[in-house]
Amino acid sequence: MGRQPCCDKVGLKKGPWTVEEDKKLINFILTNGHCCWRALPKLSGLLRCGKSCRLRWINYLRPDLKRGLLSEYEEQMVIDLHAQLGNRWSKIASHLPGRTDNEIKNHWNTHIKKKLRKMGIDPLTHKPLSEQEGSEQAQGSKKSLVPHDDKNRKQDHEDQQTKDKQEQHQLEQVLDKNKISISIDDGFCIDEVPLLNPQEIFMDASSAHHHKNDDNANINISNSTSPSSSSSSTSSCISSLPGDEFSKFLDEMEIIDLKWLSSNDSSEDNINYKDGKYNNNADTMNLWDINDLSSLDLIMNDHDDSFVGNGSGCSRMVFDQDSWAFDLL
DNA sequence: AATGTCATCAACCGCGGTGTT
DNA sequence: GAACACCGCGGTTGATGACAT
Repeated sequence: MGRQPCCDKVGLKKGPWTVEEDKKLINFILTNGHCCWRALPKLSGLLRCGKSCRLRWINYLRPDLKRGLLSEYEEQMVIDLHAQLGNRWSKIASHLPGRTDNEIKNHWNTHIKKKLRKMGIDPLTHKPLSEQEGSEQAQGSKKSLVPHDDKNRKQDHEDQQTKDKQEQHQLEQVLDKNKISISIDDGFCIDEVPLLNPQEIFMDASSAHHHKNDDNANINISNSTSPSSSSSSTSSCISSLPGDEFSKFLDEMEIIDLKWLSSNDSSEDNINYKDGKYNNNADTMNLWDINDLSSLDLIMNDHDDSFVGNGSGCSRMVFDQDSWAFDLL
C-alpha cells in the first residue's frame, strides 16, 4: 500500500555540490521541469536524493534568486514580518522576492539577532529586553494558573483564529507602511510561484513604458489558487507602475539583476567557480534596464546565441548572471 | 608562521501536513 | 480508513574563511 519509497539512500552523495552536478540538475529541470523530486535524481543521472536536489535548486540554482546581503529595506521587512509571523521563514521569504527561507533564516541568526540585541530589543519578542524580563515573569505565573483541558481547546481555537486575524491586520499595516500592497489571505510561498516566462516579464517591462501616466498604479502581489495565475498577476501588476516608479521599484527591491555574457565574452577565463559559487567577471548587460528596450528585443527575437533554447516550454526561462555566465546551457 | 576562535552559510536531518494507494 | 510516501519547513550541523592571539 501507499507510495513507493523515496530513495534507498544507499550510495547517494552528500555534501557540497559540484559544477557538474549543478549543470546536470539545471539542464534536467530546464528540459523536464521538476514535477517529481523523487524521480529527478535517477532521470538526471545524479547520485543525490530528491530532497537534496530540491534544496539545491530552491536555495541556489533557481534563476529568480537574488545574490548578496539583504538590503536595509529587506532587513527591516524581515524584522517587521518576523514580529508578526515568528520563525515562519518560508512565509517571510514569500514577501521578499528572490530571497529564500534558508537565506533569511541564516541572515536572521547571524546578523539581525545581534543587531536587535545591541539595540536592546529581544529578537524573539521584539520587545525591549528590560521590559521583556518583567513580562516573562508575569506570563510564566499566568501560564501556571490557567488549566489546559478539553474545555479550553475550543476557546484556544477561537483565540487562535482571532489572533490570526489580528496578525493579518498587523501585517497588512506593516506592508502598507513599506508602501507595498500585498494580499496575505493565506500568504503564498515563493515555491508555489512558477518561474516566469521571459515573454511575460519583457512584455510587462515594455508595457510599463506605455503606462507612464497611470497614476493609480500600485504593486499588488495577490494570492491565487492557480499557480499560473499568481505569477502573471504579480508581473502584470508590477508592470502597471509608471515607468519611473517601475525602475525605482526594481532598484528598491533589487529584483534579479539579470546579466549575461556577450557572445564575445563566453570564454571560461572570465568565470570562477569557488566554494560552490560562480563568479563572473565578464562584461554584462542589465536585463532590467527598461530604457534599453533593444536589449529586450534582442532576447525576445533570439538574436543572440547567449540564450539557447531547447525547444521545451522551459527553454526561455530567465536565468541569473551566474547561470548564464557559466554557459550552463 | 602556527594555532585557536569566531562568523558565515550551504547542506543535512527530522518532523508534520498532505496526498496516494 | 489505514498505511505509506512525498513535500516543505524549521532547526541544526559542519566545512570553510576571516580574524585574533
